[in-house]
Amino acid sequence: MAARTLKYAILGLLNQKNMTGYDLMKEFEFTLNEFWYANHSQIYPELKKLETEGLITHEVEISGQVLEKKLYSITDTGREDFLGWLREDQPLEPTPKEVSRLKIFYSSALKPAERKAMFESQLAQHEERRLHLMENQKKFKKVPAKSSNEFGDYLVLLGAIRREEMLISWLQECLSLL
Amino acid sequence: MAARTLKYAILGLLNQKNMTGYDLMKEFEFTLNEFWYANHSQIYPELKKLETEGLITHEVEISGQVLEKKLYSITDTGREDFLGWLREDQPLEPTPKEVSRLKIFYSSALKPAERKAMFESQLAQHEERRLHLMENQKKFKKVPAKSSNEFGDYLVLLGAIRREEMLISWLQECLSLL
DNA sequence: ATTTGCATGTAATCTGTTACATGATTCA
DNA sequence: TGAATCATGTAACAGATTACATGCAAAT
Repeated sequence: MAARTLKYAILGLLNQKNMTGYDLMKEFEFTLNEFWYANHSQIYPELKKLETEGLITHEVEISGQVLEKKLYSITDTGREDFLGWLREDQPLEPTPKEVSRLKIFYSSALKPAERKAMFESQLAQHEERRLHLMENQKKFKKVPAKSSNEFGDYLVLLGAIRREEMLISWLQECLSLL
Repeated sequence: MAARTLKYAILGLLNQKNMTGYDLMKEFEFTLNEFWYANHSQIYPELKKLETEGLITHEVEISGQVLEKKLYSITDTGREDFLGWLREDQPLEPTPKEVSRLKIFYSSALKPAERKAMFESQLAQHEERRLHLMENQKKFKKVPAKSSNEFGDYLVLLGAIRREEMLISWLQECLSLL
């Protein structure tokens, strides 16, 4: 079967610019965080694998006096593979697992006051997260050019904000039914 | 650390009523599907584990002439454990991984026509899914009683519909920016 | 000098999916 | 009598997290 999404997440970033494993880790941490992420312990082995598969290569750079860092770049084969994946029609994914919705599902096992507190706690968390995302959005002075990489950033950030807005209004709706 | 969410998903269902592994599998397939799921290959071993931990027990029932099925029920210890988990304040989870959003993030690597097709394909999938969920909602003649298990069903189904509505309007927003 | 961040790796464990494997019951 | 569904399990593999492990560079 083989889904290997991490493979394509990495190839996609290296298709935008050359990076080290550490840079990739930072991209996952800050930019892609709204829809994908990986720890360095997953990234480094994957980079080795992609290199043996001939999809990426690296050259060593010296930072300071001795510190070696590996700057990775995508190969033509890698780019073709990536674009093939990107063009593939994406079948609807199974709904992502969410512990918070699971707890709501079971919330009738709680006393009314506890239950209300659960919804209010989730609500507060999403309000805060929404504000945080709105802050990030300010970095975009205006909508980036359609063909730029930043446009992708902009769209998914917008999507993350819409998601928080939806969660907030759903949780409010739940509270009003209690 | 130990998250063991499957453990609590199963305990929560057994807290509602006694069930076999097969019944649990069906619940995951139809009811919990909007936010949690598990295959039978994961459920059966987990049931054994929960029994050795003293959180559930089972008795054998005969179906037809010979077919043995194991009807599981939650123990007092299991119920306490479950309620403890349910009461715990749930920290905001990392955003769930979504391949579709990853593809949108990278969509500037495609030609404008291909890109537009990607958004339209995703849009059609979510429109269809939204209709499907609305069909399910019709099973509820009215809002179930707040204290019933069905009320949890109702809230998460509502949440699933809100999620599809959000995705549809976000994708339309993206298309309008292209 | 000390702390924070840069930089790279492996090992152990846990979680989840796909495949393998078997057999009974029910309904058309 | 054949197909669909009920019913239960294991094995192999893939994907992801946490912990272990090391050392340099830059800024205060």
